[in-house]
Amino acid sequence: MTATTGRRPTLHDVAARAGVSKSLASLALQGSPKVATASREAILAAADELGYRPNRTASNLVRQRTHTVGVHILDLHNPVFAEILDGVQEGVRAHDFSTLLVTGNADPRVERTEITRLLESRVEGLVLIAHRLSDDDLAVIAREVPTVVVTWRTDGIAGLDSVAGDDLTGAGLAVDHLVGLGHTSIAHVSGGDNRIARERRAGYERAMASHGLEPLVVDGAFSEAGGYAGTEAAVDAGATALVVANDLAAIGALAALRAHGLRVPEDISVVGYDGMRLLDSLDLTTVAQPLADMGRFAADLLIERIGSPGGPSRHHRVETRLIARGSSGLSPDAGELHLGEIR
Amino acid sequence: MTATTGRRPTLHDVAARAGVSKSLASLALQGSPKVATASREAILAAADELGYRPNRTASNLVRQRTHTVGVHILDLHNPVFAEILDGVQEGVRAHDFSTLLVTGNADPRVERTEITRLLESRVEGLVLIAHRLSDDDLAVIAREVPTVVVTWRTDGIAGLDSVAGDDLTGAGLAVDHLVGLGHTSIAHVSGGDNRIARERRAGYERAMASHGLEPLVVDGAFSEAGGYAGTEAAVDAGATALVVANDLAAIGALAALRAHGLRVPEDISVVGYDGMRLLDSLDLTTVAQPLADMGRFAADLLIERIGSPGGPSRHHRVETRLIARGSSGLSPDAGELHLGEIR
DNA sequence: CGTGAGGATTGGAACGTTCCAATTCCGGGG
DNA sequence: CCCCGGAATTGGAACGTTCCAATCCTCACG
Repeated sequence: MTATTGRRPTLHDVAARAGVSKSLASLALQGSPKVATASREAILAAADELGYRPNRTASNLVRQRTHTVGVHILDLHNPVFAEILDGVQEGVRAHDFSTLLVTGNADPRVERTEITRLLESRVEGLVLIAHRLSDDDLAVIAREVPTVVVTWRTDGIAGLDSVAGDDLTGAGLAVDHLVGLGHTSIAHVSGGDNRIARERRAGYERAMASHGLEPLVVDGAFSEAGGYAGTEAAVDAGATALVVANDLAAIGALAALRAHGLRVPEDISVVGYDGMRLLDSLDLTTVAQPLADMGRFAADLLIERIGSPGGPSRHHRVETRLIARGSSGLSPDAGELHLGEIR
Repeated sequence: MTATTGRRPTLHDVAARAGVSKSLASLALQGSPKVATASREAILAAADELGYRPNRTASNLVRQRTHTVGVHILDLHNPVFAEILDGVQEGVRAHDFSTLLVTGNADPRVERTEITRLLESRVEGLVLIAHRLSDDDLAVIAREVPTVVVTWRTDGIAGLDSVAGDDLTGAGLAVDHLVGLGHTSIAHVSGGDNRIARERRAGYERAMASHGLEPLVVDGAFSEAGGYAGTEAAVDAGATALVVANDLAAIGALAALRAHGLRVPEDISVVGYDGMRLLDSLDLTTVAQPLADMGRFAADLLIERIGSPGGPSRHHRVETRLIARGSSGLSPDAGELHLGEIR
């Protein structure tokens, strides 16, 4: 099979072995119909025998196209992002693009260098599944290459599209649901100090106010540990229901409650946010976003913009809805009689 | 900032603007010390003003190096792989390599094309965090580029290293643990028909035999759904303890038990496999592998092999250990008096 | 038997870098 | 005033493709 000649076989080698010019070899390997059958077969055979592997860097260089979009994922540990990615991959593949995936592990420095690398590799578009870039950096990037941000709406940057849910009303859904179950001491375990967390918090506060209830926000983070710590504080403050900033943190909340001997939902209710598939198994109520769809929308927007650059920014807003599961139940204050009859 | 000249600025443009040759511009941008300070500054300024972005494809082509390793992940939805990836990234970054990440979403066809793309992009090494390739494909790949397989030992393929835990004894640890808690009807929810699943199953069977117990294997899969379905079958068969093929499936098992009104661990014990971080929050007993370490080992092996190709295959075996948490407790058959005093 | 059409094939430029070898520049020592 | 050495700079080849324009063949037709 493989020739053991040290150097990697090149198109030139294939052509030589098949007794044709490299131009014809190139044509044949691209499947051009203008190559005589005999030549084609000789070329294909030669390529096979040599173990020829086309060099994409050379090809990209001369073609001035890569047919590749870069995808940045904030955090690979959060399955939510994987679900969004599914949609993105499906979407771009349908248009014959492939993806180059990088992650900054939520570290802005790593994130910048990784995205820079994508740009230097001449990806034709960029999907940012959450990010920690400054608006300035974002503007620079968007000017260079079609870009869409998934997860929050990004205004005021030319040529940048976004796909996001409405976190403001989404957080409200959670509050409404809990109020409907008779809860009044509803705490919010926040997601820290970032765009999404602020938005969800604001939505929580707005909804609480609209019900005439006193808001109680405790510090948390978009992680299990954050949810755990925040939940302890909320419990100390006497909350009977928690609106947790995201699903991962909600899992941490569950752990904290178990550790303190509190039953869910009899003693305290928990609502997460994001709608990751795993939550189904965990029987957690959550505010769900159509994650894979978000990825698909992002891919569509991107491909379209790659096809015809310029044009105004578009912002796709996806539907957010509450999925009620076993982690939310009637408020314990609402009368003992109901205990234990939940779902 | 950016010139609006349509075409991307190239090194030639930078040089022209700085009034030097492209050779000197190249030198300066690489930070060579032999460039006069005045020239350097002019060049850097010109690059900045033009918004110059080096073209990595061109650079890779002429250098014949990419300083990049390809990483294939079987399934982004399983956080276990993300944890392994952390280690890989850390390991290769320490040696100034970057990573190109692809996933086949557990679809062998997609997987092949994605890995092919990596090879065509001339990655200098390959880490396969689980895969579904045939041995033949694997051999072809390993001959082309240094490769290490993480997750199971792969013998008999020249120049291919591997990093894996000992699934045979690992599954035994789970059985031993449960036997120690007084269980005798211990079922195994299998992970389907693949290398790892077979190994873990064999380990379970061997351990059961060594304790003189009757094995009971039910079909499952490495997913929540697989765990759910398998668990229902195991419950029907009257098991009081489950050794589940992996953590994801164990989460599904939990869901199935909840749905059937069974308490964990009072009525039935559950042990997972992999040791993903999430399980800590879920209070699930598991057979843990040092995931991030596995990634780091893989990176080290790979980098070393890139440095000096050839040489015999090396197989790194990592330590597997049982982490006992709240999902495993005394067998209900072991006497009523203990009920409820677990942990 | 010459001509031309059209299919098959080929040479060579180009893509944007890197880096080697060669050249220029400059000041100081003889 | 010439020469030399070293620092600074430059031209140009090379990397492996693609693709345009040009050439070569073959064969049918007049």
